[in-house]
Amino acid sequence: MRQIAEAALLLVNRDGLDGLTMRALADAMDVQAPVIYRHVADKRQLLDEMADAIVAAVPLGGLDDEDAYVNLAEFVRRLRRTLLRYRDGARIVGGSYSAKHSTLRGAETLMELLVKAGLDRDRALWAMTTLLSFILGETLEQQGLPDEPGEATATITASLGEVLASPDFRHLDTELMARRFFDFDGRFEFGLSLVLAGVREQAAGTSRHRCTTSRP
Amino acid sequence: MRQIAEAALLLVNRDGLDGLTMRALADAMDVQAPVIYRHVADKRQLLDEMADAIVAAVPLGGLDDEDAYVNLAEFVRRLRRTLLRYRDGARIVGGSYSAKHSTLRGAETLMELLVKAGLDRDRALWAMTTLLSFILGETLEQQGLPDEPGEATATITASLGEVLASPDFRHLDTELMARRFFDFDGRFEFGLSLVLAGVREQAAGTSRHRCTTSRP
DNA sequence: AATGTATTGTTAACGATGTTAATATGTCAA
DNA sequence: TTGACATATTAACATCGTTAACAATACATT
Repeated sequence: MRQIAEAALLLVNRDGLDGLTMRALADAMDVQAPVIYRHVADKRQLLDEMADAIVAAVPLGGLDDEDAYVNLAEFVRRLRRTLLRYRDGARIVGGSYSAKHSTLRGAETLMELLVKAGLDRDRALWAMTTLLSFILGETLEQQGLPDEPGEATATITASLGEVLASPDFRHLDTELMARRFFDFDGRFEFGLSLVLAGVREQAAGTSRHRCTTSRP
Repeated sequence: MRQIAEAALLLVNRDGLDGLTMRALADAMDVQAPVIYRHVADKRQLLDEMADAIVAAVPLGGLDDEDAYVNLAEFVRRLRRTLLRYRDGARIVGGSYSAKHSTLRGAETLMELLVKAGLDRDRALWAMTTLLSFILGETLEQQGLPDEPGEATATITASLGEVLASPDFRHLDTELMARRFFDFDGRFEFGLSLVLAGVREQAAGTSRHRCTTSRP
């Protein structure tokens, strides 16, 4: 079972998620397609297993800095880097709604770091989903681009130019897009700093946002 | 073209995105399947058009409160509410990488609100992608659940219980999940407040995060 | 060692999907 | 009336996930 998921991840790394076909996977394993169904119920379950295998590859060691926010930021970066290491990793993980062991262990780690950062468990859970949505969304967009990074900027910026030429667009232009939109590392670090600032504020208890269901 | 996209959205609202088939769509339009290809190149293009039609449904009026952050939060909520109004709206919009007119107009509005909130254009662009990733991720997860809300909590919480029973999980348990995880409105408002706190900090210039490519 | 059982494999096929080719039907200007 | 063009239909192709029917192989038990 896990071997099949590993073989599938290898195949996806070569041909992309759209190239992951039960027949192609069987080919890569030197076997006929129906054999796979001896070990896996259907493709959904295979994808769920692949998603959990990816999350299982997130390193958990270290994270013992004295500053809780350093550990938190570091773990969030590890999540992103792991997703990026697998081709279409974000699509695979994001498309899976199963709650398997590795996934929950990752969530538990994130919760622990958020609690150490000063949040109660209720707030920590919501902050966790915020961070996960952010990581997934950013990685999804990055991995959705064509493989050649130069080609992406060129093609997209060109098609953007026609629309953005209109005077209706006073805050967007192709120069800004080309310079900033495709700097995914910069985007991520900035967005992470935004969310962490919010977490800090919540931990300090100075937030304007009253947590509705918190006990009186 | 736009009529086909509208018919497709209607069909998706009834049968879900997985039920959107060229044949089913043709059926709903009282026509044979190949006719669709007279007006649309392929299914990808159809989905792109649907995505833009959804974004075009986001209301732009109002947003003239004296507090820039009130307008900003309001627009972000409108984005979410519009995605939620369409079945599988987040999957449709998130799966489209075309930059058509309505999408860019929405981005322009978001940029404008962020600039009014005190960010320069470089930071505004990155804050925009952060907000969009957040909105998309949260909505994606909400809409990925089974239709009956009660059924979702029951089934998922049950399967979660087996894993979370392990003493390894000290910060996650089924009670917390059932009470908080499925409160999507609460999750969204909380996450939004986190990001907006970060935006405020950036606008005030007191952030610890130095914007790497900002001019010296 | 012989035998029965469970596991692992193969081939063939089904139904559904996106898409195209070949062809018909209608509409309307010259 | 006739031609031309847009629009519709039917038939079919390739590919996909998946199942049925059946063959081979490994292995524990007598």
